Amino acid sequence: MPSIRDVAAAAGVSYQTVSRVLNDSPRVRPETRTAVLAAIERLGFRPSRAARALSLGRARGITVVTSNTVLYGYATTLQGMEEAARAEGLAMGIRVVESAAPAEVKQAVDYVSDASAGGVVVIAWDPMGIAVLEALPDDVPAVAVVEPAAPDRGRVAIALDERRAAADATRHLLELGHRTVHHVAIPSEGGPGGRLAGWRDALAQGGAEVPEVLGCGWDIKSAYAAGRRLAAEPEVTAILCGNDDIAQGVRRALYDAGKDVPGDVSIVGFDDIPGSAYATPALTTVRMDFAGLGRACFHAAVAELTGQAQPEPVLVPPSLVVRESTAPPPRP
Amino acid sequence: MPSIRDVAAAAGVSYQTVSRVLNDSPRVRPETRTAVLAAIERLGFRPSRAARALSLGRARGITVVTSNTVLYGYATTLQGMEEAARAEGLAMGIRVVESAAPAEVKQAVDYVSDASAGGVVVIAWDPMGIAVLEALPDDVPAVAVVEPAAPDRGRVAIALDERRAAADATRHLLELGHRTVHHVAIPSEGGPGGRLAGWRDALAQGGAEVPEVLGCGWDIKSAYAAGRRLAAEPEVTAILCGNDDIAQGVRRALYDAGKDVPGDVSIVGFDDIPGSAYATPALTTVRMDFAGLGRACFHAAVAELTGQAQPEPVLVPPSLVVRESTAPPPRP
DNA sequence: CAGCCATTTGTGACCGGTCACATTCACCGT
DNA sequence: ACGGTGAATGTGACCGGTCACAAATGGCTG
Repeated sequence: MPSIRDVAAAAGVSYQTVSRVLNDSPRVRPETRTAVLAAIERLGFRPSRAARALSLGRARGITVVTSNTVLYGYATTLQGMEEAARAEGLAMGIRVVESAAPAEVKQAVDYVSDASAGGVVVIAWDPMGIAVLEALPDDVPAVAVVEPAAPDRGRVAIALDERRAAADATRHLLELGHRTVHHVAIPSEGGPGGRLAGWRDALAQGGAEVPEVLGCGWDIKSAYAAGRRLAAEPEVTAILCGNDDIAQGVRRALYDAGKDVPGDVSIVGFDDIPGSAYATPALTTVRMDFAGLGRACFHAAVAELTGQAQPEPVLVPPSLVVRESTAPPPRP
Repeated sequence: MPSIRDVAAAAGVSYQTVSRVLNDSPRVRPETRTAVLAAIERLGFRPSRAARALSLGRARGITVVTSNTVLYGYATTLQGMEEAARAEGLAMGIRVVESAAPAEVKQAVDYVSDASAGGVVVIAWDPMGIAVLEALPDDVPAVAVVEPAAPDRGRVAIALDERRAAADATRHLLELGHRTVHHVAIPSEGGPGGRLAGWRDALAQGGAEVPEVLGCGWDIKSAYAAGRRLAAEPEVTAILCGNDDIAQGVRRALYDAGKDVPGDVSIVGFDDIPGSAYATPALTTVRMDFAGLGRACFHAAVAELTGQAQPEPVLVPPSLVVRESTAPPPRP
């Protein structure tokens, strides 16, 4: 592997001049630049990311801290970040935190505190991410993906407008004539700007009663269990589900209990995962722009890393997609 | 950030002794080691990954080259690798290659050729991965996830036994009494050890006719189109689908054409994604151990990186999961 | 033509680890 | 008492970039 010294020798200049060309400094004569670029090309030189990180004190590129990489929302956000990073030729690393246990959080924090981690993006939709965010030293250049209106700790925060998404979906159901809308919630809905809040907003606005929330995990199995419970209550005619996978579990539970969707019960999901359009019935859902969120995160992280941090929080809007799983309630 | 020199001063030893403790060399007196560890603890010292990578010539940790991070098989393989990497305290990076265009392949190859990429895992299920694998210089420590029996170019290769998986699924359908099994194939089935081959094996073994294969893309929309075509042919009673998402699209197409699953047509998927158990009808599928595959990849990559490469190819076995989407063919 | 300034280029040190080799010291056998 | 041996530790150089500063070059003014 040739180094800048080799390139310098080949081009008949000093290594510092090569460095200047690499960082396209204006203080280089055009002919010199051309000569250096030719030498770079000829030798197949590529600058070493490790050396740069060591010298600069921080790597370019970003590392994402997340509790999950497979669930649609997380995976798609990651994808958005990766695309944006790749477009700028930067590296993306991933560090998963599976629990909020202090030891594991500390490990993750130590990990991203290292210079070679570069800019850090913490996905703080859940207790693991939030714990990492709180434990992160101030000198680590980081931005956070959070629930909107989550308490801001001086970090740049980026969020999907989940409150509006939930409100839109709930309003859609009320407008179809349902007396109220039940809700099966996933673990990450807590905050004041979250889905739960949006759901309550719309119910209050529509003058509807606010039923008890059914919490469930990320797994479809617990969604199925929640669905069985709701299926047993005859007055339930509309269910807002925490995401599309949850909706699938609930739908199956209703089916197994002999209830038709949307004839007896309407359901709405969140996220618009690829399969939802092809489910039977095709799922009405709120599409969230996770990829756009990821891109925004990347750019915010790079800004933070290079010191041009503009601490303007970003809010990415959702859009309701109406399909077959919602209809007016059955006539009694 | 304290360096080993600071630790050395605090412990009253030389920096080299600190380095020895960090790499647990046996050439250190126990008391000295204790003193150094105490100083490390006291100062909150963490070794710099960048400095290590620069000095060593290669980073520890791995970088994965893949064409996709969201599709279930890819995402779960990545997850398996990340878990294994985290268990050893190592970093994992991701580099996506979206097309097999020479320029993009070259960029990716350059990227992972850098010392800070560490060990490299190439997911070579598709043309993008294969192109990267072929362009990768020999001095890059890499392993490949491939289709079984893909031409081996001296790299350690790890694979799922897709041929067996496809054969198991096809045999299951034949044993139910279907005259033959149609096949909707995803883009990555080509090789001699792939799904296509397994499907042909089982048909040949069962003395069944080999129908024309319908190719489709990764998107459910094209699966739906393929499903509509098959729905129009009355003699089709059993369909092997390239993966579970494809199966969902095919199922919807059959439904829209007025065909019942499994009453009129049986379908089988691949992968056993989480939703398949809760689809209606619950999908019969072949579960693939992607996470196990990912773990195996990581360990092979580390072995390659540290020079203890054992070039034994690994073959991860599948398992058939029978649910509701398969049944005997309708009586004429 | 000296003097000054701006532009372009070069030199030395440094980032934080590791390697190869030198040194110190205690203990052994003869 | 003395050289030999092995274990424990220390020293200098190096990996490949970047920074701060020095020096050479050239054009202009007075």
